[in-house]
Amino acid sequence: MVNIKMVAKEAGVSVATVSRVLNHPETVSEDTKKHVLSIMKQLSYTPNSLARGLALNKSNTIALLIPNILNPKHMEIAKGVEDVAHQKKYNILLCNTEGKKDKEKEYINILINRKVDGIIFSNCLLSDNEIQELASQKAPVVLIGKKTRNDINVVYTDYYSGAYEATTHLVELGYKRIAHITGPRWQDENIDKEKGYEKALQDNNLPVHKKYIIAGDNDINGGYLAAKKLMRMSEPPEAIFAANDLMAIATLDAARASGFKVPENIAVVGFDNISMSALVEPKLTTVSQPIYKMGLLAARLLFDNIEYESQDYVPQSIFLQTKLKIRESCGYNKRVRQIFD
Amino acid sequence: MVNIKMVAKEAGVSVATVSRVLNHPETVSEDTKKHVLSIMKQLSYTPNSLARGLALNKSNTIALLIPNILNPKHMEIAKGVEDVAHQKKYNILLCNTEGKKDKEKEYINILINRKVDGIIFSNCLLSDNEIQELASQKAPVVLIGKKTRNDINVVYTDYYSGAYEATTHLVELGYKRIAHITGPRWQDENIDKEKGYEKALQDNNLPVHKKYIIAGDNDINGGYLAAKKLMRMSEPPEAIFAANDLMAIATLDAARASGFKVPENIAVVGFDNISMSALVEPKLTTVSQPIYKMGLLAARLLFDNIEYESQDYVPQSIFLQTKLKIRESCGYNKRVRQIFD
DNA sequence: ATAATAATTGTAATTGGTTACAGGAGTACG
DNA sequence: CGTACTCCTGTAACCAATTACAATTATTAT
Repeated sequence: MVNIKMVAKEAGVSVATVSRVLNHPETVSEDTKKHVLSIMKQLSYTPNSLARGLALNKSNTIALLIPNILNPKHMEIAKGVEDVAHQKKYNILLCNTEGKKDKEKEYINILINRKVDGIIFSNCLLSDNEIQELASQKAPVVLIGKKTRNDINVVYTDYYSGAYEATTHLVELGYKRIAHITGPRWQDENIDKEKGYEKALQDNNLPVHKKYIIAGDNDINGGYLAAKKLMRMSEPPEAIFAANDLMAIATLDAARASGFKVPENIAVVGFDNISMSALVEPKLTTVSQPIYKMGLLAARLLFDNIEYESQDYVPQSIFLQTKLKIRESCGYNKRVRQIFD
Repeated sequence: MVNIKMVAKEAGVSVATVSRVLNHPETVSEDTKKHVLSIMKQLSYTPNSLARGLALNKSNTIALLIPNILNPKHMEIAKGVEDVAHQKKYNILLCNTEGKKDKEKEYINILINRKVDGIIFSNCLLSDNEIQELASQKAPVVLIGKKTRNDINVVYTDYYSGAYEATTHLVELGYKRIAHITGPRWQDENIDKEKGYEKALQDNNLPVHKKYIIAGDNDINGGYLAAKKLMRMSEPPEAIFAANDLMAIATLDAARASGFKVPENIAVVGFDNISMSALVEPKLTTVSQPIYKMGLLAARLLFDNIEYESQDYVPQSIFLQTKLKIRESCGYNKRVRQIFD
């Protein structure tokens, strides 16, 4: 492999000059620059990133930690992150934490040793203090979907009001017994969704029954099981609000398996608006959040932080709104007709 | 940040000894080892990966190049790769090539400079010669889903016979006008699928109509458009074989939009068996390939190659079989009843 | 007791870059 | 002509590890 020394020798200059041609071209005379550049091309030289990283204590790498590779939501985030990282000439280390705190911590240690220039967490598991320490001592950090003290960069959606809106929608359609299939409790967003759900019920003078709140774990299987359980009840709910689309889609399937027609016998709302939710039958009514954009914004925040390398960098919180995407799974059209006819 | 020198000084030994404690502990006396280890813990020292990488010309990183982050199939592959990489203490650089050859090439150059220890390509775009050069000069390579000369590691599914089987299934169910929505031509697997489809028709004395072969680009949108086009024909097909599940699911939706009932008016078969295909209505009959396992096997192959660092390493081809997963979208039960009643 | 051998440890070169500092050449100006 | 300045370039230290080789110490055999 050709290195900087060879280029220097071949071009008859010092390695410092070669390095300068690449890093501070304005300090090199036009002639030398052209000459060195041509030698580089001739030898097809490209600098060793590890050496450069060592010298600069910087790796041109950012890490993306996500709890579940297989969830399309996280992949849309990843796409957003990749799009800006690639443009900024950074690479992405993909870390699948499986929602396990020890795996997350293990990854963090590795990442610090690798001198990653920044870390994006989708649904971080660390405590606020741990994150704060990481961000202030080791590397810029951006959190997606976790609330924290406001000295950390965060991209957050208004999960609470999204859930509130979804539940209210069900209430307005006339449903009384509304169940909620939750995501894992260690993700703040799920707590918010649950609160929004309960508040919407209360504001409409509907009782909150604990038996109608069931953990679904955010994956297909968990959602299916939870939905089945709900539908086997002696008094099954008339509507289900699932904390994500994956579970909502699984609920659609569970409904078929249980002999329930959606939305005739049971209404379903999801959360996220993944692309699949517009394809299923019936098309899923869901709370849409700008997932791709969240990844994009998180990455932009991170690079702002990286490039601003200063003590008095001020962390930002970006708070995005959700939007209820009404499709077919709540029987909007039929219900409205009934109500107004 | 504490480095090896500090540990050495604190422990009263040389840096060489400290390094040996980590890398060749058997060459260090028991006492020294314990002492150094305790100092390390006390200072919470962890070696700088960049420096180590520079010295060893190795980064403990592998790269995964995929054409589309958003396709669940590729994410299942990624999961397989991650599972073994993490266990082997390697990290993964995620590279989204978007199916563009220049982006792929750009990434490869970056990866070489970063001294990645190996590269896994899912649906590689490079020519055989380019791959061969890369693999022999730069880094171990494993290809997923591309056929090539057998001096490269490959994990391949029998796309040809998978497509053959799917098409035959449709023929046996009595469908005559069978269409095929293809994936992009630059992916070898899609050529194979098309061939398998055509062969199955020929073997059953059915004509191959070019008008029934439409490009769908492997994504939801392309699949939807292709399916729509098919169903608007004056003589629409009775069955559609889509080159992947994403397009097959989009076809289900297009059918509803066009007033076709699946499978009553039109049958649909997919390819891949992504998890969503068991959830849609009707449940998708599809050619199942062991996607997760392919990622796993590809990673294992890669690490074999990395660890075997020798001239006479013999590349392997792993050839996996598909399995037709019969569900509901072809009307298997109804048809069979008709035929045998 | 002494030589030979084995087990430990240290010195210093090496990996491939970046950059502070020094020095030389060229130009402007008094 | 000498000084001051800018502009360009080179020398060498540095980043944080690994390891060949040398040096030292301990152990064993004679």
